[in-house]
Amino acid sequence: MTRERRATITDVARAAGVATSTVSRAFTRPQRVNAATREHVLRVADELGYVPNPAARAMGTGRTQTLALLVPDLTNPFFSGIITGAEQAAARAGRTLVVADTQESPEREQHLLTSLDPAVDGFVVAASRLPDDALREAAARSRIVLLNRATPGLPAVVADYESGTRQVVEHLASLGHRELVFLGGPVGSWSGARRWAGLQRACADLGVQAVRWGPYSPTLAGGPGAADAALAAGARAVVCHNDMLAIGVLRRLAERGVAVPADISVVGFDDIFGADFCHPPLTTLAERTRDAGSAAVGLLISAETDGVTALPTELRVRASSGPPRS
Amino acid sequence: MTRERRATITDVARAAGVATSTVSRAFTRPQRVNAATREHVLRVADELGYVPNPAARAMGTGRTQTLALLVPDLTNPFFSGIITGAEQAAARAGRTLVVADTQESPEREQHLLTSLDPAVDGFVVAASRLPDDALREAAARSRIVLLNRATPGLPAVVADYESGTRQVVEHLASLGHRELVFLGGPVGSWSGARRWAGLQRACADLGVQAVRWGPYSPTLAGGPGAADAALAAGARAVVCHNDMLAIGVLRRLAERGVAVPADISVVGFDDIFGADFCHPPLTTLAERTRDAGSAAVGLLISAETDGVTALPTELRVRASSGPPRS
DNA sequence: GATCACATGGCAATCGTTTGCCATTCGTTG
DNA sequence: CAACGAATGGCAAACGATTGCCATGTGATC
Repeated sequence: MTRERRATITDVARAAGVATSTVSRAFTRPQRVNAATREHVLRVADELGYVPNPAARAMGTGRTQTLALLVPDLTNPFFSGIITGAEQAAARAGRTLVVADTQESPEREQHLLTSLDPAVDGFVVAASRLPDDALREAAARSRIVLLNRATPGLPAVVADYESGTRQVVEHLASLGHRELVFLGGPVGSWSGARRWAGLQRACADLGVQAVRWGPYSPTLAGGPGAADAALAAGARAVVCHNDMLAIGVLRRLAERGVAVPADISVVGFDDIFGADFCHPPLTTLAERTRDAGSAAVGLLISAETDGVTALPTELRVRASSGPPRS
Repeated sequence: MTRERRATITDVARAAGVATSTVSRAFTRPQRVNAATREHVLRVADELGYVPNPAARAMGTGRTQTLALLVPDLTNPFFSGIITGAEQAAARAGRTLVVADTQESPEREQHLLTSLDPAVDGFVVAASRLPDDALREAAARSRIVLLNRATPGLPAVVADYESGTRQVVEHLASLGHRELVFLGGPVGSWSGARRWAGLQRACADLGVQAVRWGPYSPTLAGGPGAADAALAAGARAVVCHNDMLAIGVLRRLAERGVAVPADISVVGFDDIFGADFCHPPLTTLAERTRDAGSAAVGLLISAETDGVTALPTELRVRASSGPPRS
């Protein structure tokens, strides 16, 4: 299959009887050319099926009109919302979105940050596993916006865990719970630390005992271990690092014949796809992942260089939480 | 924040005391330079933090080392697996993956196909909504691999629905069902047509009555309408266009107090995330979405120009299907 | 009618890399 | 020892767009 050569700006210029500079300006600087000329050029370009070559454009201007999104785990539905939001915001702004999976590996994250650097105008790094100084160093080279992670000096979009965890604790307390177990995720997780810190503060204020266990893998597979531990200790309310873990816990509890929420209440974080139709439907703190993704891209495009944007969270109360059976 | 200028090939050449051509060859044509020279150049490049500029590279060679993946709906978890598989395969081959959402719109799909064209080496188009001739026309310009859609003359990766639908019908028949209702998705859906065609053939062979209803939206939101219709007609076994719809149906049935599978069996397609923990867990025909994504990228890279790759499917029997209550 | 400002279009340099072609060096071979 | 070919490195011309600067033409102003 022989592919037709793509029309270049030179072809258009020749066909339209103008200089390439005029063609270029007809596209990128509408005011700079006569309206009639411009229209003529655009028509000719259209006839020839001319599409500006972004690589060539990037060479001169240094901007690629491309943004990168780095996520630790593409298979985690939590990040689907982020991808969607980011892609929408990018498309709306006429940018192209590159998506890469760091596979929870700091090395891979570091590598992508440097190898992709000349190819993109900036990065949204979601749930970065990199130490602060590595991030700052990368930010000296490229524009970076963090998502669900904050580092002084870098712009970031995060969920409002302070308010969110309070909602969680208030909810459990209102049901009559006086103690809760936090089933924690990976030790290095920034959002995990925020969640736990927020829970502790809220618990202190509301007279609830809180203990943290773990770490557990923040996946369905982490569920059994976490559930068994909670059961062994006689917990009546558990708050899980995220919904993946919570759903894994739910499954294990069902397997072991434990009634939810009568015997034990389960609460998650994120409100991922499926949280409303697992069994029982999961009470969880919803993050606005789409908004987070698009907000991060927005900051990137507006060239924000600092400041933390906190997005509201909302507790979605479903059937997995209830008063403890006395 | 002032960003440091990136090192270029010229900087490396100067620092290493060689010509830029030698630096270039040290990277891209290892045999072409003396081993010692090469090592020296690479070391200097590393010290300077040199990363080749892909835009500049693309200018000369015409290849961007970038692949695009077009999906109709990023929020559908079915495509998450495809994205993951595609991204992995691309990363493994040293390619960058651009992801774009066509939002089920043929126009947007068409637009992306042309506007992204000079930016990428090829496209994986998943579940294309475009007519055959539009696809062929696009394929005259760019390299294209179809996914879950086939068009004569274009390479494609599809699920083996022939075998898959047979498994579905055999399963239902073995439970004692003699009739089934197919709750169809969008009229233009290629995979929907395949599924229905396969079901019909299998039903004919196995003495099962099959009728098709719809179209319904292939989303959770399509569930209520589809479920109500099935109920009204007294269906005892429904096969849904995909899992999203099936889960929507399941929810609606639960709402209306219908017992699954005693009163009605529900089967889906895809085995998306959540299909195993919805209530009851969904019997569904699993597609290997990761494999599909990576196979498609593989075909793109190997410059395949034709032929259909059929990926095996596997029926996952769960609790949503059972013998009809007599 | 001369002057001037402004609108418009063209020329050519530039961005960073690849690559065809040529020059040099060096080891072989007859 | 002359001749030759292989290995290696450099020169310079692309690639396709953008953009600073200049030339020309036009209408307004005094």
